[in-house]
Amino acid sequence: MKKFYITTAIDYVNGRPHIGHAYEKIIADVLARWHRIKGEDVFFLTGTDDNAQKNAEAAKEARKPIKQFVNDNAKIFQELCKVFNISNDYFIRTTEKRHIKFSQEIFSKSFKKGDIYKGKYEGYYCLGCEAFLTEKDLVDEKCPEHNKKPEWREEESYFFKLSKYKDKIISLVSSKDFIIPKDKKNEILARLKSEELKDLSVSRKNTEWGIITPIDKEHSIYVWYDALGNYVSALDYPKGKKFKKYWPADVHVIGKGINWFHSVIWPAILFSANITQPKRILVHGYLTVNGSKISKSLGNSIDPIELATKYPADSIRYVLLREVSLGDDGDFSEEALTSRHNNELANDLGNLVSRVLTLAEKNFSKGLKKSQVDKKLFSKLNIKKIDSLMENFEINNALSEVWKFINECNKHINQEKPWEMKGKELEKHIYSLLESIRILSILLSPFLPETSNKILKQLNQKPGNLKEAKPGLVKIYKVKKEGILFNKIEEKMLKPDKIENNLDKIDIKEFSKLDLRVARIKEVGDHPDAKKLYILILDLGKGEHELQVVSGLKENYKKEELINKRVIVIRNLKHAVIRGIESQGMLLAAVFKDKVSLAQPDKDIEIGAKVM
RNA sequence: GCCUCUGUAGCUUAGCCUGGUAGAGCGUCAGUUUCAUGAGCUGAAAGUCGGGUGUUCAAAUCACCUCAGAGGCACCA
Repeated sequence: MKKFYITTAIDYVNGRPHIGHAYEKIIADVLARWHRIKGEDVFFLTGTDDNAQKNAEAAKEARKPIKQFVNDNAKIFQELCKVFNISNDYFIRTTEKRHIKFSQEIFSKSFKKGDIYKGKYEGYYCLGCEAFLTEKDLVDEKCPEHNKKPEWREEESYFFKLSKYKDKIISLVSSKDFIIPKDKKNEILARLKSEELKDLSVSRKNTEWGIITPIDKEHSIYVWYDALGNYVSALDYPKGKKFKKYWPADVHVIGKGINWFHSVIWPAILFSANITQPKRILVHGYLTVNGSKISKSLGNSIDPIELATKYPADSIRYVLLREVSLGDDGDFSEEALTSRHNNELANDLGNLVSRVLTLAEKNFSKGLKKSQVDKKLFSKLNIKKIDSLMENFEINNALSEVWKFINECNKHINQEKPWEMKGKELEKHIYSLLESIRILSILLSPFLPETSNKILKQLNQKPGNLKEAKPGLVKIYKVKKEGILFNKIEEKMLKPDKIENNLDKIDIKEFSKLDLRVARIKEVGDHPDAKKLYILILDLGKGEHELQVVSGLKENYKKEELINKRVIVIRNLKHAVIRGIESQGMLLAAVFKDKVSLAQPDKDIEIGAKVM
């Protein structure tokens, strides 16, 4: 049996996961599941990097014991896997004994070989950061974060002779399909060829967290040197059954930021330790949220676990896989999610299943025996093409190919009008349609596992593999329609309140009653029942509730002009209902005839700041 | 600073390597259907292919310049 070993990067546990973590796991999961339905023996690994110094720092900040902090956070990452139906076969943590043992083993192996030697690390050391800075980090010779001049420090360190393996690495990276996509390969190759490979510092002195080097108790192994090894230690190198069966890895799925580590440093470590090289490094891009980078300071990082309480996991999986082309950066927005969920999942797929099941139930309540197969319909399904797209990691295109067939099915029903048919013709058409839904459930199972199961249950069929994705296999269908696959996501409609109009002249006391705040426009949506109105969701800063405001800006501002704009809002305005939608505040704007111009703070200032 | 990538209809994007009338999805508009989830189907409008110069009989596609955005530059998983 063909084996398939796939991994994700292991995550730092210095905080909660963001949507990017979910994205990487979903990609790997789809590939793993695809290879499973192809009948391969799959091992899918993900996990956490517990030993990173960053974790220790974050624990300090949270004032928790490091070990507890790391354990708690690792649990959240495991929960993330559960929530998104990630089918990993194992979840490794680098604090596991066998991993620690492995890290130390390859460290001493390389040391004995002479690939690791003791040396001195010199550089600018910032006391505030407790870290070495490169000259590029410095602004006016100062650490930009602490505004202090760093001191020149020398520290004992162990170094790894990366340069020794330069030629081998170049030839590995040059080999076809080692790094996918191509441009990421070229990037690495260009750097390898143009730059000198410096030896790498692979240890840190006197740290309280991390794996102690086997040759010097004062030093601990630097994070990535230990972390990369998880791909091997999880298989019980060197004698474990799993290692013998699954190594080398077929695919390491990673984000573009850590390509150098996986394409250059990891191979060097393996060369030094005499371990076979992995077959492929699959580099994915980064996700942005509503068009901007994920960052804590922007406050736009989405908690995927929370997100999954709001939307079905399958819908989130779908939009990430369908929207983003692997290797490129992609954008995630709830707007895109809603649109894809409603159009493609609910309308195209959900409705197809629903209409076919109704036809089958109405006409064949006692069951439908195997009948002729409609060749014309199945000529529109190209499974080979879908498979080859998956093999090329073009997940979005594979999904689009599946959807082509879904659309063909809908078209087919409209053209053939089975509800007007009788007898054998009717049997043939309904049987063929049920078969196409069954085949779809197989093809979709890697992408939408929950949905796939729901379809199968209604068809009264068991999960199948790719070989079974051909028509004419089921001898009798006894279907049972059970509710809807995807409920539409509707815009929030809130309950009415009283509208109030006020005032003439006011004094300062009255004015000071106004609670004016700087807010950030977080989301912009169309009012379902008004041409000139937007529904805005305003972010009022940390710890504050968001406000929904209906505002007549449509003729003056495009959505993208508004998103992320800082505006001034009256926060304590009585809530009003504007054409059926509650408005919980009001934006300040200058108005002249048709012209509208939003009032804004003139300089950069915190969201939530009071305006007076 | 050096390097890489991206810029195509209102939005998301295919095509660029291997030059030859710009394809698609969403949205919009119109028509049509009732088996089905305010679903389906058919069709239409909509693009100076960031800007400029050049190569060529011919450029979204090749070269050079320029503008805008994103990313990498080694201890950042």
